[in-house]
Amino acid sequence: MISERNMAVLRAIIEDFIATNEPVGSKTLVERHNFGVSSATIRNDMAVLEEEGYIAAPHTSSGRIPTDKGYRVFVDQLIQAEAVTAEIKKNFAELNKIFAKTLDQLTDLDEKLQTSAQLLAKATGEAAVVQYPNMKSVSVRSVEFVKVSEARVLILLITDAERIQQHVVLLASDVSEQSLVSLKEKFNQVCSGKAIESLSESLKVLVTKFAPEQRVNVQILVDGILLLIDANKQDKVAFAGAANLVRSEQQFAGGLSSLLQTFDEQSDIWQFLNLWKLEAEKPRAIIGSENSVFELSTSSLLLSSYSNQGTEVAKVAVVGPTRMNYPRNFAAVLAVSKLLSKDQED
Amino acid sequence: MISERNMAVLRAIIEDFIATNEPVGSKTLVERHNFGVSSATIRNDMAVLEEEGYIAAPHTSSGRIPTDKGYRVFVDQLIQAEAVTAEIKKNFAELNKIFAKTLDQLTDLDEKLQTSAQLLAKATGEAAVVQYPNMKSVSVRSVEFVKVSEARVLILLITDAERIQQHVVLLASDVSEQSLVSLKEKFNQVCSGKAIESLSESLKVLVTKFAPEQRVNVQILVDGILLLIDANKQDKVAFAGAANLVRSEQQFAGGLSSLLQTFDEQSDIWQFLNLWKLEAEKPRAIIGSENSVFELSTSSLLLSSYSNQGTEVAKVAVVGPTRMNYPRNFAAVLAVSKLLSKDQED
DNA sequence: ATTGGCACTCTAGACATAAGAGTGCTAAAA
DNA sequence: TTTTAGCACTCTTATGTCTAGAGTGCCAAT
Repeated sequence: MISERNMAVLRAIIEDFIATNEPVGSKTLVERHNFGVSSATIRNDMAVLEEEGYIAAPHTSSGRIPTDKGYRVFVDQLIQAEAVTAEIKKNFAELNKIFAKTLDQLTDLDEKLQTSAQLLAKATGEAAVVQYPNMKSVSVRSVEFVKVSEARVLILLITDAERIQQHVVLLASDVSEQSLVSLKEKFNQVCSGKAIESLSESLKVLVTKFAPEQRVNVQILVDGILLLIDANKQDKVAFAGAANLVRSEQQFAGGLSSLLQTFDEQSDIWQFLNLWKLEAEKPRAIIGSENSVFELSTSSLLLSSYSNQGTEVAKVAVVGPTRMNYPRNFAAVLAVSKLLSKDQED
Repeated sequence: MISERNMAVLRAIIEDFIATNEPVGSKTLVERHNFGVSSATIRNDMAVLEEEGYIAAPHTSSGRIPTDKGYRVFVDQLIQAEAVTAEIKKNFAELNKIFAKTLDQLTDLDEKLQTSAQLLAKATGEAAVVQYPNMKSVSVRSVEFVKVSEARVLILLITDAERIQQHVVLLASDVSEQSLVSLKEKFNQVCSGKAIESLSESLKVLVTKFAPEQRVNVQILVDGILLLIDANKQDKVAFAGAANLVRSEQQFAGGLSSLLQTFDEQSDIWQFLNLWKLEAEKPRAIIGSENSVFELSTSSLLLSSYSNQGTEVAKVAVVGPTRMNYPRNFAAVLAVSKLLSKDQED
């Protein structure tokens, strides 16, 4: 029922609407694109598209705007066209180069993810979210104790993920360097190789094996390690580009403030992102009402995942109005997620 | 020239305007507060206040709104009244309790500052900024090397500030635990006690003292340390409460987006905050055009500083519309800055 | 299947009008 | 000298009316 030209018209409508943010009518459409047919014909095509639910009119006798369903086929089919894919690839290559240069210099995970989000926000002109890697299934490589000053000991938790966590505790009494080393060895007999989730049980048992006069300090160390483990379990995201959301605010009738709050307080974002399943290397778009959880009605979400040795660890996302530049943003989100992936040694 | 009642009227105008966000006229004023005089009298008072520049009329024959100068005397004099100070103290005590509970659990500096900003934003209903402590004048206590895996070494930079920084480097060749310890000792002979700024020179010299076959690895370690030092020099701030700014957006005609961008990219904020000098324990308000740097015209800034052993290290700020709740916000900014101060051991 | 033509619909802007809130001033009262 | 009532005047805001313009839908002709 849907002809070749119908689709071309749909595409033109979406492109014009993204460019102008105004309902597009049959006459302006034939003026801007040369379909080689008259406006009356286009009107017939538009009637078909409306029938099928790809476009809608805000009111009788006005131009049409794309529906979520319209954007959907735009993203799924129309963007696949050769020329656009080529453009994505070109964009991707460029962004990849710029991003890699900045990210390679960063040593800290927090900084790395925050910067990634900032780069993504800047490249897309939208808001960006980068999920922290999932640490729940990570296992401990070793625990280290470093004496910082009298009675103050720095605990390091080294896992087979990228992150090395630290926490300083104040012991009840000063401890010599040597006994700290022997403590460390005893701890590592218990911790090394264990999954982070099973650790808290083992540590509780460990305390009982020490002589009573040592237990106070051992307990302090155990508590410190447990604190670090808990921090691992916390779900976090990095967010950037709030300014861009504000700039296109008219789109988001009112809901903007509560969206920003959600990001600010980190609440629910993690679960929300995990709702959506992705294939590797395949970004996915969530358009408008397809997302029923989100506060924002006329918004789209572009998701991609990054991985570590081939297993997905977390997601990268772009948030913006449904009328965003999909080709460009797909390229950007893909570039960032690839750079965050650790599939080969670096 | 300015009578007692003049001031009472000014105060009433400001309070009403903060509450309603609408120009307040003589008639509504006498209705809401009982001055015991008629609206005509109030009109005379208002004429005086306008003469002196404390209030202004958006257009002929409309109510009056406070000017920046008006807010200034409100903050400087009118808030000093006993009753209000008591309210500040009460608020302060409450907030202090809630904040302390949350902040004490946090081990990581980043998390601590970010959470502080979030708490402050929530308590005030405005946006909040927390400056990172100034690390420039800090000196090194010691450097530690921890073997993470084959040829991978974790460098720890322990300073006499709170922060312990880490960076992992990949050595050119594997190194035994023992030789790592001896390396560490040699590094510490050079680094220990040195100011962070003078370190890069000393480290360069250090490299030349090693046997040529060791130099490759030593250089890698030195580079790692230099990276950490550079990270220290970077000026950062934690920011929270963007949603609150958006909520009161009408106030900030348009400039909001560029303000958010400034915070997002961290640019210039540091220098901006350092423009203002503060006395310890004395929060200060920067009202409207008193701040010529800021993008936001009708905004106020509440500043307080936090300290470490009595020397000021950085600032805490609240950003909001000039018509904010000053008493409440002063209490909150003071509570957070006191909690961040490390004047006694904890 | 496409097109020109035409009646019809809806929005956005221009303009006029009226109500309401508020001021400033003056002359009288306290 | 300070306060007050009264009144004319000003400006905003809401409302209603009107028109031009853009766009649609449909029909008959190609």
